[in-house]
Amino acid sequence: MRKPRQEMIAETRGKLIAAGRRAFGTIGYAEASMDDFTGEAGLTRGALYHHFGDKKGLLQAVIMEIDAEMTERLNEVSAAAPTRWQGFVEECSAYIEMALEPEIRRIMFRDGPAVLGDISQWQNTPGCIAALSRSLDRLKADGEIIDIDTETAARLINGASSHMALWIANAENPEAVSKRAVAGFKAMLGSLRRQE
Amino acid sequence: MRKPRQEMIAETRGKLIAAGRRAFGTIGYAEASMDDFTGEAGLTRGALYHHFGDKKGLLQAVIMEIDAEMTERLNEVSAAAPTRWQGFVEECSAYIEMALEPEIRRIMFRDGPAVLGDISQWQNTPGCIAALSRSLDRLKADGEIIDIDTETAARLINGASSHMALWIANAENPEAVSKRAVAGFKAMLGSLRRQE
DNA sequence: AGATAATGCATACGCTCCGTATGTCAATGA
DNA sequence: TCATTGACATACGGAGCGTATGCATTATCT
Repeated sequence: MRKPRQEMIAETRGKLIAAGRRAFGTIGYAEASMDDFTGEAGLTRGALYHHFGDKKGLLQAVIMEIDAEMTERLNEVSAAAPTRWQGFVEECSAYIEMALEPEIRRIMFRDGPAVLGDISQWQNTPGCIAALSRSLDRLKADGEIIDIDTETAARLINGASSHMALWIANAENPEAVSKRAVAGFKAMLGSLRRQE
Repeated sequence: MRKPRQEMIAETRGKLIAAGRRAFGTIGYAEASMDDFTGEAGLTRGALYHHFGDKKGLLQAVIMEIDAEMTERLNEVSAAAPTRWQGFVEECSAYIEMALEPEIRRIMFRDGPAVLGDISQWQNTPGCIAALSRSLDRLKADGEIIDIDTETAARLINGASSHMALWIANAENPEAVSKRAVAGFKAMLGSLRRQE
């Protein structure tokens, strides 16, 4: 073996994150036993404490990983659209849709904020909000939207969409509710547009 | 003593709810030891399990109590305003301000949803959202706002304001952030108004 | 009114889980 | 090659939760 050392370490970290992510995303943070999911990864709690300090540390690592993926996806979506405004709307819709995925909803919108406090705060603004902010900045520079503080708008959208997602996901008939939610949400977005 | 029976029972329930509310609102649900706060109330976990089934049951009771208080306050605020639109804006502002109170923020916006799932769902729409919905309904009937689904709008406002509150509460300089947040929020509200 | 059933609540027990302290083995570096 | 560091496992103690049980007081029945 050439340089197995660093590889093994990284592999262990990856296994722990993956195992924790699966457990947190399904049964939830509080119900996830560290002994259980480390054991499923062929490890023990010793490795977890060594790498992440404690259970919260692992959750934070999981969140950063998911946040990076979300940022990437949001950027792709907005880049693919023909116009900036359209890209922005698509981006917001994608944000709602992502919040409908059980893993993201559970970890990023439920357990994360509850355990670590406001996720959008404990780091210098995580990627997924920054992505929305950037899109708004570009629109503002183009004069396409009203004069509004972009970070505030991004957080408004973040809060509104996450609640829309919760609403949809917990509804008896998600499709019908989804129509209402997206329609109302787009109405709100439309109001940001400069009207002449 | 006349009819101490029912009174004593109600008093026990009240003590448990009060003790749980204080513990949940300060150190948080997860950190609150049932032995501790029942003991502070001069009771034991036995009483808690008897009345509420488990820790979640008590949290639910606490939430219902707080929700009722919030509803009452929101109704008062909107009733006191000179016009309906003004009352609505005041009501929304009051909602944000309430979400800034540590107890409400912690229990209603952080631990509650995390532990019980979407609070605005597990009952047939709790009071504080219903209050917003009613205000919107009246405005719509008066033709003051655009044609939008009122429940959706209420939930959008709920989500946005709770995130605004989180943002403000966790900021280094809450006053400055509060200005930005409220300004942006009112801009969003203003967009609901029918423009002619 | 006395006996019995039921209820409100406390006590006792076992279990799971977490955090830390300790141990062990492999890899690195002089 | 030997000492040291780091990665990870094992071992132990404690806390918290849920349930089963016990006890006292009140309600119900005849």
